[in-house]
Amino acid sequence: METTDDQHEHHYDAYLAQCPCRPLLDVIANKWTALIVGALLTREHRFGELRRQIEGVSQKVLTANLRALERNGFVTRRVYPTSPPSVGYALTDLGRSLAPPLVAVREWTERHMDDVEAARARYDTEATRSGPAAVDRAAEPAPAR
Amino acid sequence: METTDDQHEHHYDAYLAQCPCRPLLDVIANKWTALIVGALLTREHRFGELRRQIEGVSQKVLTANLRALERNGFVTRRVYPTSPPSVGYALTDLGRSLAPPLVAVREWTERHMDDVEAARARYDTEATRSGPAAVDRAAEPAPAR
DNA sequence: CAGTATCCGTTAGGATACTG
DNA sequence: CAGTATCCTAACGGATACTG
Repeated sequence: METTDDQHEHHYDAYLAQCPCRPLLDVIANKWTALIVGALLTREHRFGELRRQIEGVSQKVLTANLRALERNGFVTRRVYPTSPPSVGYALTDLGRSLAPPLVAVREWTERHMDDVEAARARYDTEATRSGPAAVDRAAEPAPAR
Repeated sequence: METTDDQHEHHYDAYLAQCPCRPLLDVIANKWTALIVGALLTREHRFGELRRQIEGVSQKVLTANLRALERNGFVTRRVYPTSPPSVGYALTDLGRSLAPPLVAVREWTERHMDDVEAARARYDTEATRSGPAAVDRAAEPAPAR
């Protein structure tokens, strides 16, 4: 063992390419994960409830993400022998410990949307450029709500 | 202006399919965004510095994400007329306000990697299943670091 | 150094149809 | 209701080559 102490030393570093926490970060720093965990924070939800609350999510995507969250230990899946069958998803203790940062990220997004739109308007107005900024899905067309 | 007060009322809701903050959440709740913002939190970085610090990121991906962060007002891009030219990226005030939640997400990932791996081992061991859990990239093979 | 451009494989994710 | 199974396309993202 090392002679140098490392009390609060993490064993993992997301900045290292081969660190196993890099793929995990990809699962956690994810739009659907943030929305699902945020929804489950209040109480257990049935599949259909989640599907309705998280508007626009397809059952395929919701299922896939719930499975991933379950496998990683953030969510439990309980099948109730009713008829028709219902399935309840709830956060584990691990999932609950993950929720605050994710909720903070989502709330930040909701709270600073105006600032961001102002910044985009500035960026898109300033000449200097010619080509688009890529990565961004949906540059302008988003009127409805 | 409204007669009903709405002091802490958000105008945006990420759970609504058509809310413009949904795409923004996708930009922010993102692996690369978390790593870039986390790196820039300490100080301004040159492009090459970021590229080296965030191991494994390609210049294409790094450039695309930096452009998006710049357009959304999180990052400034300053070109220094040196030879060869160097470019400095730094957080704006807006970006700095976004950093704490993102750093929290990354640190959570680093700190709970062991818990997650234990959960995965449990999940993958328990029978009941047959097919894989999808979504997850890289199920087991990740020895190096 | 800090990009841009191009080719190209892999994956996310929508739509649809079917099952216990 | 809560899935699973396909099909299909749009993007993400790696690799490589070229430029001011």
